[in-house]
Amino acid sequence: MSDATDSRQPRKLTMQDVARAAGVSPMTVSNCFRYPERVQEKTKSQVMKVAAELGYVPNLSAGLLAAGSSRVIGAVLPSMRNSSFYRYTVGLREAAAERGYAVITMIAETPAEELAAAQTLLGLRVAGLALIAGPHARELKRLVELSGTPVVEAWAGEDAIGRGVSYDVGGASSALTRHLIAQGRRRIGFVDVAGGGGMRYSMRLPAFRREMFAAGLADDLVMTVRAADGFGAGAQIIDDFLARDRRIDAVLCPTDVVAAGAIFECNRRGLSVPGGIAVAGWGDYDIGRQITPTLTTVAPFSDAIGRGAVSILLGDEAQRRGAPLLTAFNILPREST
Amino acid sequence: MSDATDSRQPRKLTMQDVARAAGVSPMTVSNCFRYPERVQEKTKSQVMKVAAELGYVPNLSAGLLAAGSSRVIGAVLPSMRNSSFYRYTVGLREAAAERGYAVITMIAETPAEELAAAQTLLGLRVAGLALIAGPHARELKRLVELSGTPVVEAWAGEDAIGRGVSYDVGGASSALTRHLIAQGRRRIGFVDVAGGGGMRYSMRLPAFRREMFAAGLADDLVMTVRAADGFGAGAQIIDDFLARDRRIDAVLCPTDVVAAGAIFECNRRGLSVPGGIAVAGWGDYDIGRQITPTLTTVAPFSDAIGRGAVSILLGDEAQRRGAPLLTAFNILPREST
DNA sequence: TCCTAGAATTGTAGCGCTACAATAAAATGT
DNA sequence: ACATTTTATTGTAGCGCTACAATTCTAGGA
Repeated sequence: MSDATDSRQPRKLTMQDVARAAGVSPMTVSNCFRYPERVQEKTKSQVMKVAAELGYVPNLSAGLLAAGSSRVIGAVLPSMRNSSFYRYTVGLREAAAERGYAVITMIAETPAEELAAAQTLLGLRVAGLALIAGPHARELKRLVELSGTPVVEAWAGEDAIGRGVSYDVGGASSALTRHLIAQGRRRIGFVDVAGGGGMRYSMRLPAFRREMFAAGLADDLVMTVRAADGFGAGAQIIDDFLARDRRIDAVLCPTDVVAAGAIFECNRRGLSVPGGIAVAGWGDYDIGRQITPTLTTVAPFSDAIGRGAVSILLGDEAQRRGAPLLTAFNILPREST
Repeated sequence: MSDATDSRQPRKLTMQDVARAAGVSPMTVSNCFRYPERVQEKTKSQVMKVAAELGYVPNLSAGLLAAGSSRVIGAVLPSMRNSSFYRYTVGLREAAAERGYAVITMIAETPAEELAAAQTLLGLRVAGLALIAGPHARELKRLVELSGTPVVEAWAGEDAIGRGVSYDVGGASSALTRHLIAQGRRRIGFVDVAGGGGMRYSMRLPAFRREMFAAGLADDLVMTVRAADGFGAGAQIIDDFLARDRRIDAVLCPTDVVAAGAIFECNRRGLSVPGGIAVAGWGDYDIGRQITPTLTTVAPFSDAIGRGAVSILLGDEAQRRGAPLLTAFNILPREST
């Protein structure tokens, strides 16, 4: 409690102070900030000048309490360990800013942290909540739905909390698998991710299997990693695949980071990429363009996912229901395959 | 305005509702959440059970308005393009959570965006504001100081907004330069960063120069990059340094990402690292441990910087003044030098 | 059984802003 | 010049919670 006391502002500046200094009523100050078109230009200039001189910052909490609405969107991210969600957040921020909203972000690396983050953001009465597909605490869905706050789950499909926004993950997996087959690859390893990241990962393996089956190829070379955000997993799966089948000629990785790790491991083993084994990544991270060989990858339009999320959150009620909003993706063939 | 209307909660649940359902007064509900030790166990269990069943989430905005204090710290990050600030945010979150606070983050890639983010966070009346050293909008310092909100600037020194939290950047630069010299390097290139990132970068070059002077070596091989978060800069500086002096035998880079980019470029040119040219990075990113050769780097204790920031923000008034809080760093010699 | 002290619960006013309504001032029409 | 309409400004009550105060309840002692 004493901690809370210490954060009390030493000098509280309110609309009353600005009003007194500008010779108008507090309501006029409020209207200058909230409904500027209702105030005469001369009056408004005077008020805003005084406000700036005093360093007045409107209290958003009081504003949202009185107005019953907020201009802030809350986003929960599972990781910022690498650039997985960089473009997504760019899309969120730009789309929100275009509508006069701000985005506040909380990082949550476990389902329990995600639940706590959601509670904080709901407590701040954000205008909308943007989640990312992944394992959720059991109570999250209920909590969010009972709150009545608009919610989207990016990278999620039909089973999303709120509405899903994603791209055709299965379609991308199919296309990438077909690309490897078209390159002449016949013993293709698939790297799955344990614990689920929701549709980010779960739709990929079935699609891979369908394409392998359709091409009359075996689909048995599947390895699972615990997390998809570290280079180390890439090194490990090269070890594991080669122990399983020395004839393996391609690996399809869950992210560009894992793929880069796999390529580094191949380099360390003197294994030629793509001559001896092709490596494909996912996500079109920066690193994929810089390593040698440059990395073949799936490029989701992550910024479009972010924009789509905002348009759902701030759109009308009907937009918050229905089938997942799907955005585009590209297969980017590069040197590694 | 119609946008704001649509974000109105369809069903508002307040302490009144919980109180009615639990057969107590709203003040008792408030005390259960705020001062649980003031409520009898039997009463508290009943109230919390009802609250959970109803899906009640306390309105933090109303709470902070009434209490005059917040349990939320605001952090502004300049980038999440790579893992620069990952460990820093871990330190922030952990230290805040230990004291019952949450951290909300805003990403701001330009000084104007940083100013807007600071305004939003001040408007939310966060308990404290954690900035990161870099070019700031001119009005930022005044705005933050007038607000009376506790503020720290991580990676900043004596000229910090609020108090600085950092490590001895000059000391690290000296130590890394001495390491290269001790390895027998004599033509050492230094990569500076344009536009400043505050003390994150500005203390490095003078320290480099002092060490080179003290060793009787030339300090003329200095290149400047616009940003330190992309691999491409690393490739470019290898080009540029070799055009300047083919005898160059080491490069000291501003981040591990730039250093990795430089190593990739040396690989592409068939230039041996460290046989032909040593490469040192900065920041101990994941990638430094994965590439071949593994990367020599400076490891700041970024999580300690985050923890230090929180202890200042939530500490007493005296802790918010004074010399920058300095944390440790390590030089991590690896294969690249 | 009555009194006192401490614990538990509840009451009151207000935090800073704003939706909606009321009033005042300015502009337009006869 | 006066009446009416439109524009600009201001007044009121309340958003959901809580600091502080007041009241009620419970337990222990005389």
